[in-house]
Amino acid sequence: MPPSTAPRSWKEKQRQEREALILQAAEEVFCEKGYHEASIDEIAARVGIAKGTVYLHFPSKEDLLAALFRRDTEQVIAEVEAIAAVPGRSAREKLEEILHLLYGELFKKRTRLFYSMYNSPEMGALLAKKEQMHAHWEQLTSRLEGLLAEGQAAGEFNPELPTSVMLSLFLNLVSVRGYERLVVREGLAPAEVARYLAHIYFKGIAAEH
Amino acid sequence: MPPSTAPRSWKEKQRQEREALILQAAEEVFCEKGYHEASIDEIAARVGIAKGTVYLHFPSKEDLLAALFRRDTEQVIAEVEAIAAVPGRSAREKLEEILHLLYGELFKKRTRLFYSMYNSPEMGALLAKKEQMHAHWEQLTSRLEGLLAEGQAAGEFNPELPTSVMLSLFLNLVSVRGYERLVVREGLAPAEVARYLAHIYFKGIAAEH
Amino acid sequence: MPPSTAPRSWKEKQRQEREALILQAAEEVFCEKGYHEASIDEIAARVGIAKGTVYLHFPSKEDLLAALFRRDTEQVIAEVEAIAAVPGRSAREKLEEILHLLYGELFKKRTRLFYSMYNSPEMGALLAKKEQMHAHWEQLTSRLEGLLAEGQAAGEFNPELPTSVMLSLFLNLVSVRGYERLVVREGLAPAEVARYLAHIYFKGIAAEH
Amino acid sequence: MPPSTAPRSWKEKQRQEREALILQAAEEVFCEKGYHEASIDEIAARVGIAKGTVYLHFPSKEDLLAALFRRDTEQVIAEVEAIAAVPGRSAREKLEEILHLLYGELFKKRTRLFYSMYNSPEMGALLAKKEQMHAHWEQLTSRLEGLLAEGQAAGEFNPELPTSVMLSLFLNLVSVRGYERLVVREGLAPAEVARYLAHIYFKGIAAEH
DNA sequence: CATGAATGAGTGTTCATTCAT
DNA sequence: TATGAATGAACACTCATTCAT
Repeated sequence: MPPSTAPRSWKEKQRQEREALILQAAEEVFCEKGYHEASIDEIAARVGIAKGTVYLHFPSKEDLLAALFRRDTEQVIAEVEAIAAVPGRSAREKLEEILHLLYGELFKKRTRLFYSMYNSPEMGALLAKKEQMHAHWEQLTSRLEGLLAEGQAAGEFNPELPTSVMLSLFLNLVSVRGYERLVVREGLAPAEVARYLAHIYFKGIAAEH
Repeated sequence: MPPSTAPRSWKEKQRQEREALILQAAEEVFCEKGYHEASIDEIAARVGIAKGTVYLHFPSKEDLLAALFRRDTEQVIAEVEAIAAVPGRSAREKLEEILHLLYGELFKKRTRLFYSMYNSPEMGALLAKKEQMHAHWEQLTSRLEGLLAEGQAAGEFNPELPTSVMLSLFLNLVSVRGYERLVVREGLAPAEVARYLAHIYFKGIAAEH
Repeated sequence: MPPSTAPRSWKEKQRQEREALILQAAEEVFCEKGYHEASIDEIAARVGIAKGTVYLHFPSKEDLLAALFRRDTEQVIAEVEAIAAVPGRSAREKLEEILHLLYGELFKKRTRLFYSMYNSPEMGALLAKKEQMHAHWEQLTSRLEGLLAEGQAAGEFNPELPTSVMLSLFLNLVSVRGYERLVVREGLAPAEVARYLAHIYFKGIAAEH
Repeated sequence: MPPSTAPRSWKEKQRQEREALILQAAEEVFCEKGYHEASIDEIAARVGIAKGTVYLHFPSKEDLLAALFRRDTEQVIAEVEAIAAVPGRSAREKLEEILHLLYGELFKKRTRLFYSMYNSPEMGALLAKKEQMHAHWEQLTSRLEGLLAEGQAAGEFNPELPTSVMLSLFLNLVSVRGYERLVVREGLAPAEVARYLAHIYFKGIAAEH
């Protein structure tokens, strides 16, 4: 009997699965309509449960969004950690892979809402209120900042650039409008776009020879 | 006595001033709370007028936002055109100045809402509905794309990069979260940030020697 | 200088003409849209004057309606009186002519709104509030009741029928829906309809032989 | 245990009762104040429920009115059909009973609003929009017209009178103002009034001997 | 007098949240 | 635990009425 990770029972498992389904539906609806236009009713309907049931899992609409944010951030963090943990690769190689990750399949499923939410003024209040969200985001960004600093220390990246500026720009390489313009409208492959962006970015921050 | 450009006199002047005040207040509130959380009541209260008066100038909340978008885009377009029209400067120099413009004083006053709105999923519907908004935005982006193509043709920028990718990244150099992180939180000067970003960006897209 | 009936001057004449124009427009709009859907703005626009000007003539929307009611009732009363005053005709002949009057050209111009208003529950409050309106209406109905009583006394009409019942039915011979059904939809001539209605009504109330 | 006619149990029953209560209150308020002056708030208050609850049953104020209209028309139709279906009675006898029905107890409960609405110009738009309402009304009138034609064919009624004229007048025998004048103000018994009206009407349309 | 900009109370409607079943 | 009916606060929008010009 594995003590902590395993659910207390079958009930608990059911519960988590349902929670995942709700988050899934919520992501879809938030993505399609935005936070305010999305209604709990529609989310519940997509899962096939009653509205009240959503409230058994998430105490409010805000918390539902926060949970979504948390889930997505944690997944991204996990993947980033995995990439960062691989030994024998340069910071640039790691960051490049992370960029491909963010811009690739993941973008469709996780990062899109996430990014568009993060830029919306409507989320300002939320981010301020939910300390948790901010903390998660900081965990991710500080990990990335660590990689950038690592690259600078290793002589890969220009040491005169403030790491925070490099970080900020790295985060902005991925954007919803950019994705729409380049991938959806112009038909470029995500991987291709990511390659171009990486090319520009890493050339831009490369150490002066 | 200017016959046609001048408003029909005092009444018209009053009207335009009032309209500007409403747009000003709307910008503030939309910026602080986002479109949905902003209420016409609050906007009116900040101007010190009655709710109904807002509707004498803008037929709906949506139209108010569109007018704001229009006003801001037009101002940015005007400034961009002015910069682009100066002869004897390279595309890079022009774009660099535009970046400083976008990141400088203007950012606080005009571009902030604008950028954050543009990234919000909630605006999707609006942008689709208000053809006008889309058209204005396209006018701006195509002007920038022109400058980038010009730089490529002149051998300044890497001709192998798709112009649209360069454009997309140029637009993403400026971001609300970036501004908050670097300027508000870390205390960097906007001009300094703009200089770093320009350095990275233009080095990144520079023609291979 | 004629003392009372004549307007004090040219100004007064202008005033009355304008008032008539407003009533005219109000009648049209009330007729088309009903009291609540009609807006002072539209009425003013049809006259070609400003909204505020309407209030120089009528202190409120309610009063405007009351004035309209008064104007129409007075005109109908005048015509009814004229018909009733002609000597040498039976009560039936007089009432028949009144019916033709109400159902004919007049219906289009004056009585329509009037009738539909009178049946609307929305007018209940108004009628209660504006004593004047009630008084005018009573003047008209009592005149008609007088003719009916006269006919009964003369042996033309069945004396066993309560005069008020005869009156009530006489008033209901004319109706907006009836007009619409018979004249507008089925294409019968108003005079023809009036003739049929008169035939039925007067045969129905005729004295038993 | 009736399988299909019975509601899905207690819940459904509750629902229908609540719906009936809302319709009841709506009828009262619409009757007293007319459509526009009636507010959903007041209707809800009279039922003792929250405003939002009304919207769980009727999607809009307009639909609430339409449902009311439908309920009333259907009830009248049902009663009319029942009367018309009885064999061995003349058309006149049937129509006379229908008249008593419309003028009697039913008038207070169902037909009053109905009649006054139908004559109001404000309802024009509604009737045009809600096809359903028009259809119901037509069903009722065509049933009555059928009885009138039947009477003509049987030699009871004057065959030279257009059936539509007879129908129109039959409908106008009942009226809100007439009821108020004769029953409320003059204290006549509804049945008595109906008897008088029937006397006049059927004598008026009787076949010439 | 005429104007029409300004007002602000009033209303239909939505929807996150609660709670009795 | 799941349900979904009920709630009620919130908000966009309208329009009769007023009043400074």
